[in-house]
Amino acid sequence: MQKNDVMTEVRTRFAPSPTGFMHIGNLRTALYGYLFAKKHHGKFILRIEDTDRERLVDDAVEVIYRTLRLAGLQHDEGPDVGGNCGPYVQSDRKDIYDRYAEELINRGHAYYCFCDKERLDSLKDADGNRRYDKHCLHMNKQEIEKKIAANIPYVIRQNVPETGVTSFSDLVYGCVTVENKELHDNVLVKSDGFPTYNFANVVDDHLMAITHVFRGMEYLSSTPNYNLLYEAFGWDLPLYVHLPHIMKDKQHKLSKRHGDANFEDFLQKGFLPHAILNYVALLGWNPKNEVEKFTLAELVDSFDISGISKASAIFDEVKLRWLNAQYIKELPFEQFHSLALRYCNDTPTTPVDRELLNRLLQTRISALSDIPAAAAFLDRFEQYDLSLFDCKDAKSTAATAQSVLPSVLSLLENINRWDNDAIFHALEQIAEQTGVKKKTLLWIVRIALTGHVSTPGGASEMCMLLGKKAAVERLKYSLDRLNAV
RNA sequence: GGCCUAUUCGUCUAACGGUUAGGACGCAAGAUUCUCAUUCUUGAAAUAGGAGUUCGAUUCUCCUAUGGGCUACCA
Repeated sequence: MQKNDVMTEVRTRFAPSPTGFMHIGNLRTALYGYLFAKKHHGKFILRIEDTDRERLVDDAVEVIYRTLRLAGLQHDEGPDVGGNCGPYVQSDRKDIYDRYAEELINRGHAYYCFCDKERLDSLKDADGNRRYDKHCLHMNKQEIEKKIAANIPYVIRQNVPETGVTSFSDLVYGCVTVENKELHDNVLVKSDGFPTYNFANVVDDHLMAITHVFRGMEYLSSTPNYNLLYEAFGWDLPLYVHLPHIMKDKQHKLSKRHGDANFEDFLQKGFLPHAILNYVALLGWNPKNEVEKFTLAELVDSFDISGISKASAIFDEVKLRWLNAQYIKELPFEQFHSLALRYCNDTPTTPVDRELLNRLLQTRISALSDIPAAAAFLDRFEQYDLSLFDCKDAKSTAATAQSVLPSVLSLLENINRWDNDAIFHALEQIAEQTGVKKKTLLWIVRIALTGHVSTPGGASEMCMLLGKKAAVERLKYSLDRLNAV
């Protein structure tokens, strides 16, 4: 019996393990849970799943809080904000799991298992796989007590029925049916006394009244095990929303190790938090229209489980860059300016009008990390390749550059107002006088000024950025080089 | 190996039995522009393969292939 979502308040949860960075896939899981809860005026809960004591990483919980905060996904209940279903950290709930494990044992749905590693290994088949043989299931009470008293390590295992089938309906994948004989007697409580995910998620989701379980599809095939547990307790099943994976390429999931799969790395690369969130929202979900840019509120409004796709999606940083560029362009200049300054205050090292530079940059970069390269010409100019003057599109050659640059030089040296319009018009005049096309002349001046094909602005703007002295020096240098050939 | 699951342009996806298979990123070509960039227009580009069901299959069923997941005292 699955819960009826119209009867109860929607409650979703994000339940990460504090094992390090916040993976982009985790972020999406959190996002979908958040969107769904908010869309239905329900609650979004944060629960920390720290039952694997060996994988704990210092500060990982802080990373989770920080990520959620930056992404704007505020949880309504959680370790830091409280709530009626606490504690929200699994390691603080040990006595709760103990109690429910005992109940399960009393009902015959779980049992003590004292098998050691050697015996477990001996159960492996040729392929190295193993299915526990319920060896300890029928141990009598005295024997169990004796072993416990003798301090023999034990685990508590789920007692899965050997016949029948378990099926459930997933809101994304539809009906899933598994034969019980395929299921394993999973460990519910480890020998260190902590529960496994297999047990804790069931107990907690029930106790925290979670109505919709959003999680990665890696849990799809173990969900029957969990359902058997709900059934054993006599609890209603939550509704399941298993999510397809986000991949690095066709073969590999986005890997934690690669260094490009976590939220903070993307921030480091100069992506805006909301751009990342917006992009990730669209990976595996479509809003049923052709809108691609959403505020968080708009996402809440548009979100619907029916738009979630079943197939995994490959993360495409190129498209993320495009979206990020859209968001960067929309930023009020002051905000972009301070972001850009904060992002790289040491590049360029050449003194330059940072405000002007950033104004030019804002419409031309797609991530903050593009700034150093885009501004590199300010610091490094010498020895650029003279073939840059040859451009078919601009109808420019090194020879035309050589012939036209002297007049540009003398004009700029003697110009009385050093401002963009004045410079631009002066350059236009030269084009007229020399009979060189405007586009050609501007190309030549820009190259002679920067030594780069791609610059954060046109010829006159580069003059403004460099200032009269540097501009004239650079033109002289370029002309000398052309003459030397 | 067993079980679960997926498969539309290079990528993200739309079309939930009838469309010239649509959009977006990227790519290419052209146009506009105050030069770079932007912007605009156009173009190339896909239903994994094979059987069925049907008047008609991207869509439903089965098989095959391929990908992913699970098969842990990790989650």
